[in-house]
Amino acid sequence: MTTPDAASDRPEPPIASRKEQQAIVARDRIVRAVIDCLDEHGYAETSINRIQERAGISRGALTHHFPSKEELMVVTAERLLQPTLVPPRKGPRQFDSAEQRISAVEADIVWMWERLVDTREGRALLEILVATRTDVALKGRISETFVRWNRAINESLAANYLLHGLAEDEQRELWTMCRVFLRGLNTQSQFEPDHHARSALVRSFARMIATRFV
Amino acid sequence: MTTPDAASDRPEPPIASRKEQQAIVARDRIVRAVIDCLDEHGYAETSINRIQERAGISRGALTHHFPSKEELMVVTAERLLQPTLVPPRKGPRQFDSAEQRISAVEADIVWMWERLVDTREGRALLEILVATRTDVALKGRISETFVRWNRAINESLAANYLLHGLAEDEQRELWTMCRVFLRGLNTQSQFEPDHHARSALVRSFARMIATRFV
DNA sequence: TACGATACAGAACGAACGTTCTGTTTGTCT
DNA sequence: AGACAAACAGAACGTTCGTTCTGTATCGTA
Repeated sequence: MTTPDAASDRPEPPIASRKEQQAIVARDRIVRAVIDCLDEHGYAETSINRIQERAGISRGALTHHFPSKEELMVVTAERLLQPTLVPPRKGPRQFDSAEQRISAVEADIVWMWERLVDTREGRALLEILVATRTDVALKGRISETFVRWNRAINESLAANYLLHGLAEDEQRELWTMCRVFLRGLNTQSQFEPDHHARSALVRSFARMIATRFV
Repeated sequence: MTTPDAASDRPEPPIASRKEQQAIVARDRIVRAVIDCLDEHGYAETSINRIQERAGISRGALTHHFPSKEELMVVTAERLLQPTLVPPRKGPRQFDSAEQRISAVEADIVWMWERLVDTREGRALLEILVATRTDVALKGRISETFVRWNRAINESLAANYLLHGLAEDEQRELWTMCRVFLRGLNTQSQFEPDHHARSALVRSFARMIATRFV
């Protein structure tokens, strides 16, 4: 908060000292525990006690690294948004045929579902997302992060495809639809417990929307 | 729970006595308060105290009508699923042209968003939905209700359109996609705070998917 | 080597949670 | 009229919550 951090002239390579490494490891264990707890028990039941037990550390260590629960959730949310989540490029992104492009988009959407949304991290993020809607303190801390992430992800997705003939804002809109759909699907398990049925729905949706990428 | 209710021969019109009416009104006020609290404060912060204050009744009255919080959530969830949520038929559902049918579906999707999902009730349902994922006790009580509702809603939506040339299971799939998308959009407000932008996204999505209804 | 900061440990805090309990009032039914 | 059950009121329960605190060990540095 008060760290200047503005490009100071001293080079200062980020070599972590033993103590710093220790802290990093501890913080990592804690955030990992938060994600697991959010996934398994939900936001309401993710208490300090549970996190502490899950991380296998003492109450004092936890409060030392994260003085408040809000801080804990903010850091966890930032961690969850970190791998900015663009499917890995496996082949050329300059496509020869429309069919190639369509099936590439299709595969990427399935990849997003399996690797990003239908995961511990995806479900944990949903918990935080829903909680943030009504928690004004949390909202004040991380809403800007969410908004910035949303902008960045659309840019990088569009840049990943090099589509001509489709306006950029239309591309952004389509990718946004994908994310909204996949996030919604994470709550569909109550209505459709069959995991395969939901996977099938992802594929159908992917096939449908992929054809819109001109 | 123990009311037989099976078509008994005695006519017995459901005339509620004064006391029964009193109870109905009270329960209604309470459930209403739960929905409001869920919308405004989220599941984690919807406490007995808050509900009681919001409903303007005593602690005793609340526990009398709903002996546990779980009971309260179950009844509220059932209430939220009650208006089985098919857009009102304004005109003929036998369409002359494809354009007519497309724009009818389009309008219905927008109607669902505005009247069912982007509402107090829609947001309250999302809160319960997310909480149910991890609350095993709650899940045991209402998951079956969710599954049954999901089946019923698809049937009634399909019946509302009388589409030939499109397999019924394909129709169900399309409508399911709509619901999943709209539910996901309820969590999009963190990423896209602009309400108009989200409305525009609904319209775009509706336009896209409506064309799939052959 | 000594000093200070950081990492950790755990007790103690008041507040809030959901539930249970004992009363009091008020309709309903014979 | 009288008995009974339902509607309501509110105190009290033990538990758990997140935070604050005092104390100890360890590491970096002057």
